[in-house]
Amino acid sequence: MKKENSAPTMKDVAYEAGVALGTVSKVVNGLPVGDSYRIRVEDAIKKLNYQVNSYAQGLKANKTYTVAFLIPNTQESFFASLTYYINLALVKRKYRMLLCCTDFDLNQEQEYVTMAQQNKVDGIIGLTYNPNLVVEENTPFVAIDRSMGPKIPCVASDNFAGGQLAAEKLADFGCKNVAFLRIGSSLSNEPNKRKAGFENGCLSRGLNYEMKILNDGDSYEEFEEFLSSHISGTKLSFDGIFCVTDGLAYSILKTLKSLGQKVPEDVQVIGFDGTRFFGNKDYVCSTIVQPLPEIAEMCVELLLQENMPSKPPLVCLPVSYCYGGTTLEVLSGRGK
Amino acid sequence: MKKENSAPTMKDVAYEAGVALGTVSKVVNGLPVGDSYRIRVEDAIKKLNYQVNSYAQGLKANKTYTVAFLIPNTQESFFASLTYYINLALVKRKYRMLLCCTDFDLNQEQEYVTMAQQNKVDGIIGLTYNPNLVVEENTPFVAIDRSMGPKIPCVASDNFAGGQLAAEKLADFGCKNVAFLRIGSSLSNEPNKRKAGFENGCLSRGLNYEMKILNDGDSYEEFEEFLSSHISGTKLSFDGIFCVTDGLAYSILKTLKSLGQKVPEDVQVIGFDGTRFFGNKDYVCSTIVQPLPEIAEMCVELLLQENMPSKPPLVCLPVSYCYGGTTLEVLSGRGK
DNA sequence: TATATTTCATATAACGTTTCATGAAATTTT
DNA sequence: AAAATTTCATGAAACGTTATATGAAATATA
Repeated sequence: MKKENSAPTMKDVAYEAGVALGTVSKVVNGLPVGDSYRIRVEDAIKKLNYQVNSYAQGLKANKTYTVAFLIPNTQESFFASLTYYINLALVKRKYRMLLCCTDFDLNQEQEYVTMAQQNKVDGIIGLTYNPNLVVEENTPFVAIDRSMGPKIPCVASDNFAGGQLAAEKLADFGCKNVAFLRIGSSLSNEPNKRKAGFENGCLSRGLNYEMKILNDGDSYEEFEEFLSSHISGTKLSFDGIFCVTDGLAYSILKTLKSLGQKVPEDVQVIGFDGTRFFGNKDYVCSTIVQPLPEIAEMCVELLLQENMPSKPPLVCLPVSYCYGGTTLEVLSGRGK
Repeated sequence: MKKENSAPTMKDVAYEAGVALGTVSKVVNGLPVGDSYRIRVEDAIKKLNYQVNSYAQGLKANKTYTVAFLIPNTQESFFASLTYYINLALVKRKYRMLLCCTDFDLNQEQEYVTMAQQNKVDGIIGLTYNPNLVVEENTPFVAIDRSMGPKIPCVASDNFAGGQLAAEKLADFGCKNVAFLRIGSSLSNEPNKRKAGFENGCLSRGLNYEMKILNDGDSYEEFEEFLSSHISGTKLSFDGIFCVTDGLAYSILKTLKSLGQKVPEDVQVIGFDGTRFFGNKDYVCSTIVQPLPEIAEMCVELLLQENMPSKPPLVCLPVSYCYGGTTLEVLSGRGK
């Protein structure tokens, strides 16, 4: 007799169907069972509305089908999208995400890694900022945008190519004197290569360029001063600006407006990330788009792949340029 | 002897410390144990780096410390923030979130509810759009922004007061002829009250108002036509617009620009939600701010509260107005 | 000192699965 | 038709916890 007031178990199903416990387990897991048995079990499952207890499964299999995802927050557009696609990729494989928001806090990152291990997650995907993060050997870990040593694979956009592409596009669109703006803080490792790529692109296309890179403590006002100091009369000496993220570009666009500069007529702006707001089809600015769905798929793939002979230390995925209203598109080849 | 290659268990700790299994359990759970025993166990835990298996705990307690969160996606700003705060409130109580993105899809909502039950979550918090969603009686459920019957509590902003506040603010800032714009689709139930509140506010403050409400199939272009048709010469007949969400306001601002209307000089705009981009301190537009941290806390509170005699059918939380550059603030009282 | 009481570590039985050795029934072979 | 083989449902053990009954040691009472 089934206990009152509690979810039915395999035992209840077995009793109802008049078969053994193991037979129910086989049916539930799609293992071969005689047809007459299968039907009786399936009927009993329906009748009792039985649902497997995945925690008992997890205990037995020593597997939780849960992956911890470490991310500063889910509010900034880039993080929000990444969260969405990582979750999608996990769900597709019957895994689920344990969301761990670290708020850029180094201690929280470490706490969450430890907690993730306590909860016996099957692995961790992390976009972290703590260079000294300690990850147990036995916990599979995939890093995003940050190399964490030879044993931990890292997935990132091709940041170097992205920087280069930004320079090339600005050159294509007629720029001669360009600037690279970067906020230092939360951007180390892979995204750093945007700078090197941009420099490389400027050199190969003969662009004059200047860089303004803020350090951790610096305030945004330094950008305003930097831009103001490059105005003679009413004219800004730059005709193109590459911002290290769309978020920065969004702020710079406001600043340019307050400085009386028209975008894109006076100065063109390219950002990085591929941000759109409110499910809008338009980008926030002309931008180098990161392939988030592919990044997410790759992270999950690398994490869950069982027998990978040698995990690649770094996977670079291709970026692309997209128009977003802040550049002077050359209309060659389209429209006419 | 401990098995190779697998995480240590309480048994291993007990052997190491030379005590019984139950004693280890007590130490782990902070139950009274003699000091000499406690010390030996604590040392063994440290030595073996033991970590409790929460899935075994869950199996035993028939409790998972997991809550499913149903949300269309985590990309749109409002959803992203809500996800952040709900997760925060859950983590604070040692719970974790199972993130379920439904993409506004009615079938997915139902699938996730069923799946959530399979995974034996302790409850569900849901921002859903399917009026026929079937939720098992025994699964605690808290709805956001949508009443789902008398047995399921609903948490929402005070949408009526918000609409009213928008009208009052527009009146305060000198508007005479205002419009209410709404996209029909994904906005039923609670957020509907924004319209009624706005009407009420307009009436009590003597504002002329018009409404343009799109239905599910309608395209955004209808708003453009609506606004165009209210322009005589170069002058828009509205001097204030209340948009049902910041997302709509964001689009309308672009449209107004393309129609040659200056915001806020020619026409003032107020949105709803309190959206900020990129962790920026500025709001996207002047807006009625939803109290997301409080909404999240309330949802989690209601969900996890064990012995609530009668769950309230609807909890309304107060909204506030915030300046975001698209209104003509009356500077009374500040600055001078 | 002998008995009654308290204290507290121990050992065991669950929780709901999966897996594997067991053996009965059905089939094939001689 | 008897023996050898295959098929396949069965039932018990195990996964890592928690909770409860047990009884030995220590303390308090007479």
